[in-house]
Amino acid sequence: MTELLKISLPDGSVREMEPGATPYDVAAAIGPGLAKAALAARVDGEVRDIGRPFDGDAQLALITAKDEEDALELVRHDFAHVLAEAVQALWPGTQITFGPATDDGFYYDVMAPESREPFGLEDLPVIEEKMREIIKADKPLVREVWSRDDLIAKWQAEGETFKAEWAKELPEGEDLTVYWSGEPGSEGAWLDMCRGPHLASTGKLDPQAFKLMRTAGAYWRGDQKNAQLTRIYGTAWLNKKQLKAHLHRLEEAQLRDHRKLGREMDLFHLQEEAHGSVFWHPKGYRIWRELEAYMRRKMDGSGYREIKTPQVMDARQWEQSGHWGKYRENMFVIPDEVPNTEDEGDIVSKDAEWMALKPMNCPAHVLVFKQGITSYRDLPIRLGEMGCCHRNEPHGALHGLMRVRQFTQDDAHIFCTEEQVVEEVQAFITLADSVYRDFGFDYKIKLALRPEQRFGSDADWDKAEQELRDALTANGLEWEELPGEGAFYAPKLEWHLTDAIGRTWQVGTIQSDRVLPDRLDATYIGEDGEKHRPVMLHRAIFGSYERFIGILIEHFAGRLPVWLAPTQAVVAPIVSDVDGYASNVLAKLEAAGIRASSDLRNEKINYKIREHSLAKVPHLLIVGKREEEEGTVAIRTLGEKDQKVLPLDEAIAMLTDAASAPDLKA
RNA sequence: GCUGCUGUAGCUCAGUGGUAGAGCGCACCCUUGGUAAGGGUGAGGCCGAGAGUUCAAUUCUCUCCAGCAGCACCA
Repeated sequence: MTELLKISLPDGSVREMEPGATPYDVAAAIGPGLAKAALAARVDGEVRDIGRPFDGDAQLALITAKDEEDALELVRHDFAHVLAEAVQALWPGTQITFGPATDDGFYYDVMAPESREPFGLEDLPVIEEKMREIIKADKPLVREVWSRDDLIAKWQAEGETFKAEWAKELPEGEDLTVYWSGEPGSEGAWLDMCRGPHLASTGKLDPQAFKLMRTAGAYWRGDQKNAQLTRIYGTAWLNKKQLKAHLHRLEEAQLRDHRKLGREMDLFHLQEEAHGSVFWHPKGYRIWRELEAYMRRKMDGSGYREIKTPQVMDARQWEQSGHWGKYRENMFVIPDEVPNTEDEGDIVSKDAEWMALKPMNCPAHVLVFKQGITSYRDLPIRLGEMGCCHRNEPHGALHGLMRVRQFTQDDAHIFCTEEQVVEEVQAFITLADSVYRDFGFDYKIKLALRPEQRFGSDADWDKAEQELRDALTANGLEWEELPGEGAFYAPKLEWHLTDAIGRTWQVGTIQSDRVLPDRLDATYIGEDGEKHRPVMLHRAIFGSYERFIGILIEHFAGRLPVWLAPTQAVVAPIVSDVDGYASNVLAKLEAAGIRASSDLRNEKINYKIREHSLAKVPHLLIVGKREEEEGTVAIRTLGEKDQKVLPLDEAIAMLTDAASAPDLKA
């Protein structure tokens, strides 16, 4: 009599199954609906094929489309295999290599047969059609374990040199898993070497839920010494609706692109000679100044004191802070000597002393903290700085305002005692929340835990991570934990904003750091008269002005809230006879503190309305003879069809109210 | 930094082995028009930088730079 397997389910129940049973059998035993919906299984925490028998007693969680993250990864990986199968079916002789899931889909690297050109855009529709055929054929995906040598022999026999090379590098004697698409060995069955897991059959994929997007060159194993392959990218989702939403999001994102809007709205520009650094135009810098004024009010009102620290410091200082060792590849270093101005010889001597532009403000803030002697009675000390930092970012990472090499943070460092950490973090969580609310953003909080490479003792890390959890719990918030994602000196809380089209952006952060105060020997005098180490909280809410403005532009599609709009109102006369009245209206608006201009050009009113609407001016004040006679203005608000005719005084009161910053509203 | 693509007027783009074109914008003229483009005329370009092939290169080749998309990395 064989012993039954004990399979524990997430609800705590235990099911007894015959040996050889699979997760599918469990699903079927629970109900036919679940059996149909189950895509794969999490067995003792590991994602596995739904049809793979249990090894013994196990914890089981069935994965369905509702477990979106797992489901998407599985589905995308399967699409990658279907892609490879389709390409080989269409062009026999194509070599396959490798094809993983990506953030929004999948890709597969293939080598076109010698008889044809590398695959290009024009091939994609044909491949898509073939993929749909394979999906509709509902071919079972069958896992088998092969010996390494058998597999190498197979790949060599089929001329799959890349696969053979790969298999050879895996440990000798090891068994490898392969997946058949179709009954093993049957006509039309296709085989790939793959760790898995996979869905039960190709028919589990939605043939309407993917789209091949583009091709790109890629070298075998990412090394340009190797053969050049074609990488075919696709996007893939659980169903057609998700795919459509994704494609729509891409289109929307293009319309909202802050680089395009920034140019059209004359906010800023970028150019080669200073790539990665922003030239702010008057209108763009107006947004910046409004944000800065807003943030200063917030910080002044929350016990912060603003400082300004040097842009360039000696390398010795960066050595001591640890940046020279851990962060130098991201820093701009500067020789500390008079450059040679002769035509002959090097500009800088070989034994030059080095300085560096600051990539972060924290060391300088510790230096300010260290001036004089600090008593525990003085803590917490919150030092803020609109700190301009330079980071030598990889060129490929640069992206408009979102990723630049010179940026300004709304930075601050809170120096406090061990006992004060949780309440300071709590206060920051509240402050950050009030800011994001003022801009209308929803957000998610993530807790990034200790990375492999780190400074400091495990005991300190335990403590630091727990403090952040305690603060979140005390504020009644939910969060997601990201193991291994913390900074090398501290765990961090991250605020991820969700914008109007569902994208997320990391902006704010707070990190509790015991390393830097130690390295730079920061101390305070405690109640006991002895020296103690303060804890240092690094924190920012906007993150950087550059990125935050980029996010705002995209979130609002350029239609910034009135208080941030560079031009809040334009006065447009219909006929030149009322230019004088228009100028009077403008003067009154300006006197009321509204950022306004007038458009006295010799153009028709339709033309002016179109132009200023496209420029996203929130209010147009249109005046003709009627308005002049009555002392009124016709207000047209951006995004609304109707206009309101108001007496000038009322109009100004209305605009003033609309233009007040959210923290200053009554 | 890696891979692919791109670089022509302020912007969006067409084009050619014999040094260039459109639309929008801009300037000027006509038009004074009531809620998203009135008409005409004109100015404007070292065709990203360097090298090579060629009688001749913006066009072909190579190198570099920058941009774009992805990857890796991040505020």
